[in-house]
Amino acid sequence: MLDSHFDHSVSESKIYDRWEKSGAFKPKMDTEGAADAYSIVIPPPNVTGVLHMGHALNNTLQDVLCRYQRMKGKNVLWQPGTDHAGIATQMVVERKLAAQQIKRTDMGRDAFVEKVWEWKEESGGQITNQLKRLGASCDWSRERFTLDEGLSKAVTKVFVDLYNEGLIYRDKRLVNWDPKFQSAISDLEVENEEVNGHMWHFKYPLAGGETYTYVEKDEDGNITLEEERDYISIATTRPETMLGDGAVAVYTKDERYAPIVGKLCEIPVGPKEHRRLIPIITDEYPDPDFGSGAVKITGAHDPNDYMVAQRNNIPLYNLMTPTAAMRSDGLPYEQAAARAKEIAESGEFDPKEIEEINLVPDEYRGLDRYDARKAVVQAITDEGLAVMTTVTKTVKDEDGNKTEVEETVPYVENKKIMQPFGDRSGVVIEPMLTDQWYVDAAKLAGPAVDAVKEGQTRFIPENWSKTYYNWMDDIQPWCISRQLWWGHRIPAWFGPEGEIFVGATEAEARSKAEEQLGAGVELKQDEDVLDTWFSSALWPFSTMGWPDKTPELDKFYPTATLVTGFDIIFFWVARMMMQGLKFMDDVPFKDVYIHALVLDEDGRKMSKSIGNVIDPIDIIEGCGLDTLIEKRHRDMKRTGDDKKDAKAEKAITNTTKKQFPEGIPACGTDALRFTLASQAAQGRDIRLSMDRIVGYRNFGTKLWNAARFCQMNECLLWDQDEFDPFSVEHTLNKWIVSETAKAAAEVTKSIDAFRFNDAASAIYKFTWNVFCDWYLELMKPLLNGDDETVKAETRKTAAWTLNQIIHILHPFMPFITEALWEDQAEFRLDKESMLCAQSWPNFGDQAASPEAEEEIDWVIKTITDIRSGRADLNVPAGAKLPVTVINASEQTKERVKTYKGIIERLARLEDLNVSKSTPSGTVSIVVEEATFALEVAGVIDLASEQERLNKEIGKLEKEMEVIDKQLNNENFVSRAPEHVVAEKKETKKELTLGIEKLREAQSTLEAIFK
RNA sequence: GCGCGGUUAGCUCAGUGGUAGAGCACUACGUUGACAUCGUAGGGGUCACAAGUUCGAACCUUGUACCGCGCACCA
Repeated sequence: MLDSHFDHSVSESKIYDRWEKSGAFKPKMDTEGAADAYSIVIPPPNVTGVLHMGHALNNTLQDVLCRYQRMKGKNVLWQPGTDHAGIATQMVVERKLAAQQIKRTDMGRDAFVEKVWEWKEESGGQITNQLKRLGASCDWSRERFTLDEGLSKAVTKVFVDLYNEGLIYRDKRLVNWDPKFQSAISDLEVENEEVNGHMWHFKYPLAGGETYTYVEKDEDGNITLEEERDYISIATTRPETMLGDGAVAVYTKDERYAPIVGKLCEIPVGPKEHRRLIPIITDEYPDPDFGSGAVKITGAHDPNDYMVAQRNNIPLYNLMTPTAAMRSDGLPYEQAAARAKEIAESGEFDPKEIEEINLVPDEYRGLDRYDARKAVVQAITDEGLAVMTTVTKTVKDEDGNKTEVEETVPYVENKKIMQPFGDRSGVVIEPMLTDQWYVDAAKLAGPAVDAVKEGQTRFIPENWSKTYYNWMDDIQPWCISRQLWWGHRIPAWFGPEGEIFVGATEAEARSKAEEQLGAGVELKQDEDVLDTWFSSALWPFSTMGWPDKTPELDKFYPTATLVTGFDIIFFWVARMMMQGLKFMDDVPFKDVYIHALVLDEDGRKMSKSIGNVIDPIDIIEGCGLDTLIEKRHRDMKRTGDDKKDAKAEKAITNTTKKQFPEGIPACGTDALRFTLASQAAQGRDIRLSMDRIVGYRNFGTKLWNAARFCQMNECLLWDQDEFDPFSVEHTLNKWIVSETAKAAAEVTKSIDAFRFNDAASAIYKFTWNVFCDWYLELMKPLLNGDDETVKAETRKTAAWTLNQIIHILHPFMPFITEALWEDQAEFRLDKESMLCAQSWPNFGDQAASPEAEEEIDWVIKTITDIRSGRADLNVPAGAKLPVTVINASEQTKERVKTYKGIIERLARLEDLNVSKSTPSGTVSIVVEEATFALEVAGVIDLASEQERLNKEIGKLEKEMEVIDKQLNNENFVSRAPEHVVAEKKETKKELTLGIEKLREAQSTLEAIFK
């Protein structure tokens, strides 16, 4: 006998173990010509990762697909694993070492990498265990890690091959430099954020004290300002970069500055006697309507300036160190500035030499970039070269009297500016000129775009392909080198003069080098490692053993479906497409299902700093309010400022209390999964609602109790039984078989179309609103009756239906359904069999029974209408009313006879009989052509019965009005499709009949009370 | 600025041209031997707004407003 509830806390892990032990999640590799393959590679979570709601959704959907396909008989591979997450992992381990006062640089590369591996073995991959708790049916025996030997071999081969083809190259360009990690990062790892900034305005004096007439005109050409100037006005948000200016640029056709183009001006910083002179040039880039229309060009520290500098052969002076402090190497400022002056005057220079020149004045050397900014602003202002403005200030004297004074202050605009941040480090990214490795992504993108255009790979929902195209069409070279220690070391070696030799091994590189440079040449391997995404891009085939030819690749590549979030389209999907097509000559997946973001109930992103993160495990296990608050405080990002942190903690406490006044109730994995699936409507984000999760937990309990009821009533199906659901006799049983087939078809159709929400809702409705609410209720009178044949058939049918339900529900709620399957083990020949390995229900048309559906629909409608009438009349729920059916057709008479017991029981009636005349003292419930006359005990409340009848009539009349309007419309009748018009006419007939019956009832009622 | 999405019941959301739906919440009644994590019945919506297409629009078109989210931006 089943308990009254499913205890997920006890059962889930046991069930998971059985699944895994049975090998049910392993694809079959041996049998020749085995079933069709279906494969999914997991989007590898970071090895540092901890399960969050996004993972929960992502993996629930993958698991639904995999379990479903497995049940459909496909040979399923769900390939799991993690990636090595270069920056994140290195950060975690560095932080750990820092706690012991150890620095990475002190211990050296090899020792550090060893430490990271140690950490990985101990604490890495926590997330894989959490995925198991989610029920993920991955083949864990095939788990891979991007730094595994085989996958590393793939990475090396891809690098070498692309290099040899010229698709990977080394280049000095402006990169996004993360000063915290002291590494380059790719464009995608930079988040641009709007912050409060300032814009300063400075005067760059013309060389030799020259002057010119500065003229401003309005739209009509009238002069609005005319003055003699000995300077050009420049605006900047980053004054510290002035030190590296190579030019001032104005718009090509800007008349205001035409007189001084080609002349030199002075950068107003640094020792006066060594002021640097830079040329005033023209370029298309400056916007004459913005600011003064003149832009300083710092090619080595700004992407736009970089392009201007490239076009105009302006030197790129680097000012900063890898930590974004001002450089302190090289010659003293005096000499550096002197050389820069020569360059400015001659316009001739050697880029190599430029690298060496440090133009940071001695007093700023070694300063952090922000300290340098302050110092520069101060110095310029002190010298009177800041553009000034007048402000009115209110000052108080000693007695508190206020007076207004005018003051001249530097003109500094408060301004929202876009600033780049490292997505991992959170620090401001510094554009820096460095040597890095690049993939020529544009060349690889072509085939990847075509594959989507031609439909070899399909995005679901389709509109994401637009996002994919947008990015691909404007793709930039992909910077793949990282100045880290944790990752795939770049297989490139440098000769004494920086010659580059790329090879799969050092020996290979060496032989190339020696061919060119002679035996015994000294080689040094590149210190850098590759971007983690470089290895992830190979995931769909590297996990299957590529570059070797393996049976896995044969069977499972290309994979069937990739399930992922839209935020990863660029990072991963696009790059897998490029590499897959390049190296496997085929797309990596046929379908890309892009799912939504999981937000909190108020539609906000879950964020540790807001403190609204919900841990999937907490939903599964439950979590008390205090623990939850504690956890959220712990995860909060701390500023180090105690006051601020305390305030943030309090905010989090309040949010949490509001969200979960009583903590999170334990709901189990199935409820969480079902919620996520049922909310996974295409093209819409998921606001996670606790109420819904609880609702789906209740759904599990409902199913559990239905099973319990079946068990109590000996609704059992033995393997040996030769039960054929399609030849049942009783209409009720025919009906439920027909409904079951419909539900199964609906769920199948929906999963195939990636409409997870529709699939979930179909099985939910069938289980609860059809099977539990009606079939089980309608069958009770049959089980209490004395027709043994009917009883036996009904028991088998109930057991069969329940069995179908757990099959269909299994992909969504794997644990509770498996538990119910297990409970039936004694009736099976194979006691060890598991639901996850059973076949997916597919009945075709043989189960359909329209007659049974019509008949049972009538029964349901009859019961519902009578119940409704009783409630309107406030008939006590327990009271059993005698009832007479009048005006019944032959068919209705027959049905009344057949379902007498059922209707009596469910509508709380007695003595259901058919008559020609209305007995006195009754109220009338109209069901189609017939009227059910209920004998209400005692005196009928005339008023309430009149009210009820009026309400009923009103309802029908309102509908009638709408239909009449349509049917009286010539256009409708002549233009609408025939079947629609016919339907309306039919409805009108029914409505007319209904109203007629109700009016009859009214007059009968009045007659009684006369 | 460009692109994508959203706006439907108190809340969370379904709904691809033919009488507006679900769950939760709410109201009333109810322990009838599967289930109170339940049952029965009920109340509640000008489908953001405007115009258009259509016999007919929540749905198609155009525009407006507001809210998200990407991408690119101006020194």
